[in-house]
Formats: sequence, structure tokens, C-alpha cells
Amino acid sequence: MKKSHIELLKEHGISPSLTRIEVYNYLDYNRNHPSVDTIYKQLSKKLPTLSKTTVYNILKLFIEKNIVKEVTIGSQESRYEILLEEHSHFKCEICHKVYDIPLVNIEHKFSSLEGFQINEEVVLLKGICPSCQQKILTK
Amino acid sequence: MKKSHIELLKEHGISPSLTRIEVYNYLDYNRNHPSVDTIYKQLSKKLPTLSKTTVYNILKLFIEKNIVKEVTIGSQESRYEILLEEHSHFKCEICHKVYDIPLVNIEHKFSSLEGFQINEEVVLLKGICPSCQQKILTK
DNA sequence: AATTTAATTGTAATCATTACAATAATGAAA
DNA sequence: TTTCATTATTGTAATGATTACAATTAAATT
Repeated sequence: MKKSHIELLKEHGISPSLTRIEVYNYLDYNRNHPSVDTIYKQLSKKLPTLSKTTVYNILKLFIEKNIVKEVTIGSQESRYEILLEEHSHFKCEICHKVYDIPLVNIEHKFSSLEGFQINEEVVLLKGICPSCQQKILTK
Repeated sequence: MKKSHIELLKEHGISPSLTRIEVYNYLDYNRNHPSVDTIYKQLSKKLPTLSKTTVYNILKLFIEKNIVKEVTIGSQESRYEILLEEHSHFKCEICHKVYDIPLVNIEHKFSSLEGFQINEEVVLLKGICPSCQQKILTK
């Protein structure tokens, strides 16, 4: 398991220090778009000398090297996820949890976007997740 | 012109103070998704006693009363726009300008979203705008 | 081992936002 | 119109996320 993460880092030109492996592991095993603060607090338990700056540095590096993505949700603090198959996001307006959902296809009106070079399509659905709907019903 | 903005505020249960009218005017005449800071700096010229807190307060009120929307673009500071017909956004990765574009239709895979109540669909396209493409070519 | 390079840390600075108390303006009631 | 209550605005300080940057530590190379 860990072996392949090390390989993955190397393949992307990142020297696989312990801290970097741990950050990548964390993102891989916690697919809930954690913030820097969450990652920092959790990993601090294992790596007591860890500094928040290091987490920022590592995430910045991972993004540059294209193995991590910053998630676009309307939120004050940045959230991160490892680069997986493309998918979309659903953000619950009640509990603010962000769900990965299958890729939502979008239908362009190319005629009116003449001249724009599109590199990425972000789709974010907002609403109420099943769990919060339940809570509302049983209130 | 200004008359109708006053009406609009009233219709939404907002008492139309001068400052509120000015903020609304600014958003209406500057369709470039300004930040609080931009609005504050610009309006300060006309309203020298304006405070940034006021701008925050007014925007918060406008959003509650549903005449302004916070724009979801991956950006540190929040950006705002008046509520118009629904549309999508294109964000240039070079100049970071955000363009309004005609609504991009999205095609759901409802089967896999069973149970999620969707209230809003945010589509954000990222890429390079025509003007920046030009600049790259002629460099 | 000595030297260079890379990785991590810690502190302070910056910037957006919020909390909150103080003041000013407005509108209603006496 | 004066008084009172409500609303709007302001200013300051607090908080939280992020960055800048210098200092330290660890790793790799000569």
C-alpha cells in the first residue's frame, strides 16, 4: 500500500519524505476534502513536530506536481483532494459536507463561447443531502 | 434609473438608505463580480465616511433578501453579483477575470444521485480567455 | 567529514472576515 | 416638536486562513 504511494510521488518528481507520504496517505484514506487545518491536526498526532507551514508547502508542491487538486466549493478555507478520475461535487447546505458524485456532463453552447479555451469544467451541485433530509423529517 | 433600484429594494423588504442604493448601483453598473474591498474602495470616493463593515453588512442583507448572490469561484476573497437571469461563469486562469457566460446546461445522472435534493447548480469553466490567448500569441 | 541541497519549522506579517460596542440617523408616538 | 425606540452606520479589536521569510534540521554528495 504505502509502497505504491512512494512510487507515485517519485513518478511525479517528488522526493518521498516521510511527511509527504503521510500527507498523501491522509488524502487518500480520507476522501472528505479536508482543509489544511484538519490535515495538520490529525497528522500532528503521529508527527508531533509537524508544522502547519509544512502542510501548506507540501500541498502547494502536490498541486504543482499535479497529484492533488484544490476543490472549488464556496468556502472560506481551501479544501483539497487527491487527483482521481474526474468527478463532480455536491455540497450540502445544511451540514456543509461535500460529497463526490459521478461526473456530471455539461452541454456547452459553443457558439457563444467562441474564442474561450476551456481547460476545466467545475460542476458543483448544492442542496440537501439524504442524511439531512432525514433529520428534517424526523424533527 | 435610480428610481427603479429604490423600488427593487423596497419590494424585497429593504429600506433604501443612500448607502444601500449606492452598493446596489455599483453591482448593477459593474458586472465584474467585485469583492468587498473593491466596492468599498470605489464607493469611498463618493461616500467618504463609508466603512468596510457597512459594505459587509449590506451585502449580507442583500444576500438574505435574495437580490445579490455570492459567486462561487475558487478565490480567497468572496465576490458578489446582483441576481440576474441564471448564467454560468468562465474564469480565466491567466488574468483571473471572471466572465458571465450563457447558462451551461448540465445533464444529471439522477440514478446515482437518488436522495439528494438539488437546489442550485454551479457551473464554472476555467481556461484562457480570448484576450489572454491573443497576448500569448503575440509574445 | 565537509559541503551543498532539500525539507521542515517557527515567527511574524498580511488579508479577509466577523464580533461587538458606540454612534448617528431615522421614524413613530406622545 | 420632543422623546423614545428602532435601524443604519461606523470603528476597533478579534479571529482565522494564508504567505513571507529566516532559521534549523535532515539528507545527499563530494
